[in-house]
Amino acid sequence: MVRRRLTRQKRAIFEILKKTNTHMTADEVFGIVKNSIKNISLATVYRNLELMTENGLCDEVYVAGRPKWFEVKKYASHGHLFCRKCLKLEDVIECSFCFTKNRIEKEMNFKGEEFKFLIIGLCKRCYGKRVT
Amino acid sequence: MVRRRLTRQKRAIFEILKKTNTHMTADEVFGIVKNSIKNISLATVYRNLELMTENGLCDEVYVAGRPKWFEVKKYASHGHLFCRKCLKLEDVIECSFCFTKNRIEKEMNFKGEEFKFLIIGLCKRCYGKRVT
DNA sequence: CTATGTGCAAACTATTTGCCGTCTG
DNA sequence: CAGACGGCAAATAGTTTGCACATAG
Repeated sequence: MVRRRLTRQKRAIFEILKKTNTHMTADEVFGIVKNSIKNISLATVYRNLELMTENGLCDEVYVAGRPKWFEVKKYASHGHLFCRKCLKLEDVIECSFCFTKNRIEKEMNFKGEEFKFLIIGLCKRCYGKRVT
Repeated sequence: MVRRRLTRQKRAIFEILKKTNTHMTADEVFGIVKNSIKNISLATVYRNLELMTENGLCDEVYVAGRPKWFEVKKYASHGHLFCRKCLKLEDVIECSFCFTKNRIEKEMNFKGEEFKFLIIGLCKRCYGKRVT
């Protein structure tokens, strides 16, 4: 078992993610953390976001062809809406997931650790514009 | 509007996917289609799988850090279980998704087109082995 | 015939890794 | 003061694209 150390890089990255209160990509975090730690490297941001995820502090949201998002773990269960036009991600609180997830895991004899619910389409604003 | 042509590459790729009756990666399809069309290119496989998806013939399943899977569209709604140990993907038929999806779309004023439900964890076999 | 589709090779993007010096505990 | 961590640059993997020729309709 590796004994982890709390570096200022780690602290800064986590604080940024917590303050934003939404999902951010590694690159977005990098853009902000550079203000306080001038020569921090993107690799460090990736490494720490991954560590936090492994330790259950963060969740990852992934849409094919897009950079991964990270967010501080907050709701017991929530899903996401991804607008394929403006490329924005939106949260959806949805409690029924927990039950569905638990039932599926029991039925399928699967030890679930994370679960993801994602709807891809057009958000109100983009659909209003009648985009293809 | 582009008028599409039905080439033998397209036909072969679709047939393979339909015959398998599960999700396959582009590379897996490539491995098989090469038997019948010796000098087919992986790029062609990617191009055609994408086209089929756009035309509603296929669905895509993706998990961060893994190659994308494609499958012929079959159930009205189903989700997936991904085992992080053996890296296998399993289908879950789950009808309640439709309702949840419809309700969310109405509540959030979102024009949904595709939706994905994914549980990541350990499958029966790998959990039995008490893997970390 | 003509413009869509293909094969090839090169490009691309997000992410990961190796190396080696730095700094936490 | 050992070994976890960080910075840098190079590597990686999956996928996409540009180009010139092939071919479906």
